[in-house]
This record gives sequence, C-alpha cells and structure tokens, in this order.
Amino acid sequence: MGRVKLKIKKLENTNGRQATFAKRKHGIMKKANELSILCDIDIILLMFSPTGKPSLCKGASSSIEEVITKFAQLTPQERAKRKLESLEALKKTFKKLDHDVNIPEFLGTSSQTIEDLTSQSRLLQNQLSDVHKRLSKLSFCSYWTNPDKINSIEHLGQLENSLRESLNQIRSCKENLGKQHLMSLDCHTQFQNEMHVPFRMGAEQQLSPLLWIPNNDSQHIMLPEEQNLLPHRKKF
Amino acid sequence: MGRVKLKIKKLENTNGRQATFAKRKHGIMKKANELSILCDIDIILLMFSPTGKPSLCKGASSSIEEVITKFAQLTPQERAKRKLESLEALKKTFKKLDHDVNIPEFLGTSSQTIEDLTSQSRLLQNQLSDVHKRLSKLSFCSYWTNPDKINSIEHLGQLENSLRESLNQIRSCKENLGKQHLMSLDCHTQFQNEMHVPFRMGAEQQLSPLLWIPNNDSQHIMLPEEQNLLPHRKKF
DNA sequence: AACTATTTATAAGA
DNA sequence: TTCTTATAAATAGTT
Repeated sequence: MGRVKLKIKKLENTNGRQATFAKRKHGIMKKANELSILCDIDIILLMFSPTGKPSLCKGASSSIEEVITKFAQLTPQERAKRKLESLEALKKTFKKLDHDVNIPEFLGTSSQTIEDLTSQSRLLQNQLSDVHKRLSKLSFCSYWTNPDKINSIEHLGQLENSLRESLNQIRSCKENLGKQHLMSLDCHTQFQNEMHVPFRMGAEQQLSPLLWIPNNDSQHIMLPEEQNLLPHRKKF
Repeated sequence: MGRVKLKIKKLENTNGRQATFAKRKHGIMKKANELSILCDIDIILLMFSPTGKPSLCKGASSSIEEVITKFAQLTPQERAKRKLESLEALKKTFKKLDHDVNIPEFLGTSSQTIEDLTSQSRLLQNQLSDVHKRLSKLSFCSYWTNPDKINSIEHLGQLENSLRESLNQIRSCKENLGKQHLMSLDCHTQFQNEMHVPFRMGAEQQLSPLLWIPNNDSQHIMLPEEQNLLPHRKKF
C-alpha cells in the first residue's frame, strides 16, 4: 500500500530499509494493540530493528510472563521439545529486554519480605504435593490424558479389559438401580457398594486402577473456589 | 478499513470477535512476515485466539534461539546473574512440567534472596496451575470419583455408552497399532489422530468428556507449511 | 468462504 | 527528517 507495490524481499538500500521499518513497525504495533483490545486476547510482539534495537508490544491485559506461561502450560505433553525450547529462549529474550523495554512486572515488584516469601513458598509446595497425590490417584485417567504413554498393544489391551469390566459393572448397576427405583430406594448407597472396584488390571502393571476409584477421604477434586486461596498476582 | 470505522474497544459480540480475530490475525501475521523479510529483522509474534488457541509467528529465517543469541551479543554486559539463574530454573520447569518435577528439589533449598524466593514462588504457582488444569481435564473421571453425581439410570446409560465408544476406539487403535508396528512406525501420531475424541455423550449433558482428552484442534501452532504461504527470505 | 465499500497503511515524493 | 499524498492493502459488514 503505497505509490507502488513492493516486492516482498529484502530492501537492499539501508536507508530505505530503516525508513520502511519505522513505518511498518508503527503499523504492526498499532495492529497488535488493536487486536488485543478488540478481541480481548493476549498478544506478544517482539522485534529488532535493522540496527538491533528491540521493541516489544504486549496486550494491555496481561503480563508477558502470563502469556508465556499460558503458552507453555497448554497441553504440555503434546508439544514438541523444539517448541518448548523456543519458548524458553523467548522468555529469556523478554527478560533481557527489561532494560530496553518497559517490562516492570516481569518478575513482579518484590516488596515482600523473605519471611513472607518463604512461607508462601512452603504453602505452595504443600499444595503442590497435595495435588500431586490426588493426581497420582487418577493414574488410570492419566493414561487418557497422556496418550504418549500408550505405546504398545499390551497397554491398549489393559485398557480394553478395564473398560470391558467397567461396562459389566455398569450394566449390573443399572439393573440394581432399576430394582431400587421400583423399591423407591436411593441409588447412592447401592452404587457405591457395587462400584467400588469397577476396573481391574493385571496386578503387576504400573497402573493402579483401584486408586482412582471413589475413596471418600481422598477423592476430592479441587474446585475453583479453592484456587482462590492461593496467593495471587494482581492482574493488570 | 472496512465499511465503518471501528471503535477500538472490546467487541462484545462473541461471533463478531471471533470473525474479526480470524481476519486480523491473518493480517498481522502477514505483516510480521513481510516486515521480517523486507527489513531483514528478527520478529516474534505470539497470540491467543478468543477461544484460547495459540499462534506463533516468527521471522522466516531465524529461530528464536538466534534472536536470543543476537540479543545476548548486543548487550553482553547486561546479564544479571540471578535473573539468568531463575530463567534457567524456569526453563527446567517448562521442560519438566510433564513429569511433576519437584521444583524445590531441583532448585535447591538455598534460596535466600527475595528475588530467588519470588521466582521460586512463581514457578510453584505455575506448576500448581498446571496440575490443576490437568485435574480439571479429568471431568470424566470425576464421575467415578464423585459417585454422588451418578444418581439415575440415565447417567449410567451415559457412562455405559461412553465406555462402549471408548472400547471401540481402543479396538481401532489396537488395530492401527498393529499395522503401525508392522510398518515400524511410531504409535504416537496415529494414536493422537485416532483418539482425540474417544468418548462422546449427549451434547446437553453437563459432562464434558472431550475436555479431558488431548484435542489437537485447540493446540494450533503455526506450522512451517503455513508460513511457506508467505513470501520467504532465505537466510544468509 | 466470498464480496466490496470503505478505512487504513504506507511508498515515494516534497 | 517529517509531512503529504497517491495508491496498495486490510477489513467490517454483508451474503
């Protein structure tokens, strides 16, 4: 868009390259900003001028760290290592840009005391450990959520048998439910009685299907409200 | 540039927001590519769609690692040792997120400064958030872990259908695995292709079985093929 | 997914 | 350099 149509290849004239960069940098930054506002999205735009000067544009609502973390945490088991490494490097860049670009909130303004942070860290460690315990009890499910781990016909056979048994259990539970319904009884108790060992696999497997089965003291899934208990960073 | 001039503020209509994002994403990606070629610069553009799908665009010729190296060479004296170290830790976190690494363990217990503790705290929060996400994806399992929710024959019917479908999926996956084994191919890709929607239930159910299954669609990362649609610059 | 009226970005010139 | 302006490009609303 200009007096003539430019061929998209490197501008060999240095001055022209710099002039074009200045104009187009303005344009793309504006577009990034508009996009982040119009569509209410997170966006990060980082570039180096022909002379090496860095520029950074980010969405109004989120810190860089939040965006990168978000990216890094999306289905971690699916991403190729290259992608991860790219993100790590990107993170570094942002870090280093700190002095050239305004990234005040990158690590947060640490006005807290060592004591505060130590206890916060301890709290987080405990919570993490707790959640890990719960997660480990869902080992069967992890087979589904981490399909990479399913890499042999034997594994699939285990899953198949497990599901088949579950199916049988469900059928019998349905029958019981029907009877109960006729007797105007509550299903709940019956269900627990019938279902507490619905899936079974070979004892020597690393799978522990029994563990992810209802066990009232340990089968609590964390709810959103609980997450609010965590120390939270303020949002911009 | 359109029939009317848009006010730059959040588009409240969801469909309009998504349509606008699609168009403008294309535009800004193209601009980023053109700029990187015309001016021979490094550029990184990362954004999330309104539905959370990430897109990454980088200069055609340079890897993000190259960008970092370039930057490091430009400002070698700017390295803050502690910051680098916490970035290294973050890097490890990204790499090991999938394996529930114990952050305090690999960071060591000698964090003494506010900065160290702050970044450690942040790492822990990120990890916690990641685990929570995984837990939340196990919504199907929550049916098992919260049997109270199963209180009708209808629910059991859903579970039964779901399991039956899973069984079919597993059978087909086993077949594919067998074929692949014969062809000495890796199972992973095939599995993901075949399994990304293994459980299905009535759309109106509060169950969201799809959520706990890896969903390739939502993990769109710009692929080299897409970038090749744009004018390319050859490097060096 | 395609169209087109209109706005926006920008290449070259002043 | 910054400003102007002719023109290319992007895109909002429409279909």
